[in-house]
Amino acid sequence: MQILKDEIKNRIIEAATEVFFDTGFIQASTRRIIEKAGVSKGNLYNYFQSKEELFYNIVAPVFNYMRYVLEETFGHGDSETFNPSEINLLANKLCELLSDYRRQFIILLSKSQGTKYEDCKDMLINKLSEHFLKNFKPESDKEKLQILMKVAAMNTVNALLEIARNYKDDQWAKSNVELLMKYHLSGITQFY
Amino acid sequence: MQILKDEIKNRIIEAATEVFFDTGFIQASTRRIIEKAGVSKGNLYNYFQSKEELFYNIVAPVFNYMRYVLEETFGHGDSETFNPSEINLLANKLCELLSDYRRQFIILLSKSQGTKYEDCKDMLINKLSEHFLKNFKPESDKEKLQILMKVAAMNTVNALLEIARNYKDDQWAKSNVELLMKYHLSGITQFY
Amino acid sequence: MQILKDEIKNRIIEAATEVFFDTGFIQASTRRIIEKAGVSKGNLYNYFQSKEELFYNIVAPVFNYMRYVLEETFGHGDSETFNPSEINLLANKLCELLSDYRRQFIILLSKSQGTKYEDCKDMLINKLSEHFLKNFKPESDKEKLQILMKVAAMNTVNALLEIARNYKDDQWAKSNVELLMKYHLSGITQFY
Amino acid sequence: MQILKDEIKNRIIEAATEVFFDTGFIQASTRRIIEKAGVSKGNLYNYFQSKEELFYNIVAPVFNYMRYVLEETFGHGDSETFNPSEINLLANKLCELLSDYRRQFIILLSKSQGTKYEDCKDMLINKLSEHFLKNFKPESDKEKLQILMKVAAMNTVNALLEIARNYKDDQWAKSNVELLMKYHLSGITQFY
DNA sequence: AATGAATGAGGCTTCATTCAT
DNA sequence: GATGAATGAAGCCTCATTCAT
Repeated sequence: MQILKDEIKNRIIEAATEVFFDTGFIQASTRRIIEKAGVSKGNLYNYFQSKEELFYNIVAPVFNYMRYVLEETFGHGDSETFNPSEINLLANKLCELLSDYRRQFIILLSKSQGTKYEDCKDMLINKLSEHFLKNFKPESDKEKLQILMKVAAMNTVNALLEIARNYKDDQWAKSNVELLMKYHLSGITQFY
Repeated sequence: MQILKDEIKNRIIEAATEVFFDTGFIQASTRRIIEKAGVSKGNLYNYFQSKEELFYNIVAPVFNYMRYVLEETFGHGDSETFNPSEINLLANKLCELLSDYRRQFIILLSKSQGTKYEDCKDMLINKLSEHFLKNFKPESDKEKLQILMKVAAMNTVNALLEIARNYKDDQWAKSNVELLMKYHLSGITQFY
Repeated sequence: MQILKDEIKNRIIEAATEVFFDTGFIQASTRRIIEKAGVSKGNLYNYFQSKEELFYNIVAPVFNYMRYVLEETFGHGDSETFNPSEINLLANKLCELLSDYRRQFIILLSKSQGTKYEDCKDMLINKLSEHFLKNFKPESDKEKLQILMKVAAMNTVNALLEIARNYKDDQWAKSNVELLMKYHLSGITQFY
Repeated sequence: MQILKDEIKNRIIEAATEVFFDTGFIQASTRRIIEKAGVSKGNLYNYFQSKEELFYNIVAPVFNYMRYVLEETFGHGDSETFNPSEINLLANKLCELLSDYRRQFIILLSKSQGTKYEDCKDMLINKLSEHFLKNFKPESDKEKLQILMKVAAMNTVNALLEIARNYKDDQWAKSNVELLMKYHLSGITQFY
């Protein structure tokens, strides 16, 4: 029975992941989810309290891992100069994440409207952006660079999303992230 | 009176633009639109067959203009070498578009889920991406560069979106697009 | 159209009053209400925001009138001795109310579980009870009389409810309220 | 084991009594009952066919005892004159009942909406009321007194309920019932 | 053309009860 | 006897669209 329960739970999660991935949280209907999962309407609620809680079950692990990685990488505000390898490290860690949770990552960052995570992508971009700015020397004209850094941060995040969308295997992802970083850094560093 | 009054039609379009811009197509409710437009529920449907058709009225001009510009710029597959100024030109044209249609542009590219344009952003990115690739010499390892070019295309599009979102005036937009191009090109050209 | 609208609204209110009266708020189903009213599901919500708001529309006038009457009658805490005619006055006012709103009165006091008025009957009883107590001389053993006064208050309220339930005409109600008061007072005054 | 374990049955009954007492029949959820009883959902239905039957198990003994007491006291229609002590006797018997079954009594009379006992309180009041009337001499104006007697009956029942709700110990209950009777009788006898 | 009342499919969720293990 | 997963009817409510006036 325990096994059965897990099997159903996984079936629901898998079905919901597909539906959330296809349509985003708001448009995802519980009907489609239960049909895909082969589960009755009522039974869904034996496993998850609500559509929203089901969503969080799918997406929270990725969110928490991401937050942890960000704090590990950027948390200590003591890096005096911009450290390119830092971002590379970050990217690699996220890259690992993708091998298991690419759809969840995509859902979290681009299909979570209507949930408490709906600003997650913006937050991520802002954090990255702020971090980029911190590394400029004081005499730099931060005013002017603000939007550029935001664009750079967006690019990074969107590139990661794109890599997630096209994910083939770990090797593939890694080499693409490296390319991305190379591209990104040569773009950004010229402004230092 | 057979002829529908333009004034009302415009009021609806303006109201709908605001609402689509604020909430996206799916979340936009006809109620909010008619309230903003000061029009009755029934009358909305004298001017537009459906919420979707109303959406297309708002967004199609931008879409068509964009397609036209793309074809003009990239359509003739005869450019033998990659031409950076080409992208610049494209960007400038889009930049002009922004001064009149920034909201519509944003809606088209990022608020059209649930409509036939929901893949528009991806299409745009793909077209740009293909074009970037075409300009590499045959001996280049296109395989490897494919995703990179996709990322480059995404960056361009997203940067334009970000500029649109923060649009202040023509001058401001232009200078930012230039910064963007500079950033973008130094990143991309290193792979040629 | 205005007339039509009012007619439907009244039909809904009448149907809902019946259903609330029969089953109480919680058990009242919107389905039964719309069937009784001959109205479509959606249309109900063109007239009332929710089942709860519909309930309040039916019951609030009675509640407000009752509160007003109570304050008028008991509000000024200056009556030094127990004044029987006071209650008589109150009863008469409520009696007037019954001629128009007997069902609403019954619903408010005994069918409002699940709404913000669910403690209304208790509040009424407590207010009455406190008022009874205030009129005893200080040397009286209030401790012992507390529950008795509560019972007396309950009796009064329940008697009114019973009169409401059996309401035939104004004359009938009035004479019964008088009987009630007579009965009530000879019971209560022996403790002074 | 064919014989159901009394211990479990009792646990269910005790839990259900609490829940019915707190929320009334309709609002009582089987989930809360089984949680309180520490019993599985399915097993509940090995002991009771339905939520309703469970309710009857709890409430029927009190109901039957009450009916028995009523018949004993009022059943033989031969008492020619109104006998105040009769009611006192009845009250005392009910008072005894309270020491063991106050919750069940309260549930039966005021939490049974949605069950076949939902009119029990009214029935009780009517029986009492009829009995009061029988004791008036024929020349009395029964017409006029009918509702008054009903009110008197209601008062009695509601007072008993209130005493049940505030029950502290047998002594307390007894003295309150006496007070109640005193109050009640001085009210009612004036009409003879 | 204009109005806004009317519709009904579909949304999410609850809950008593059944049933396979 | 015991378990708790499974069921499905019913609950309240939203919303784009239609239609009578």
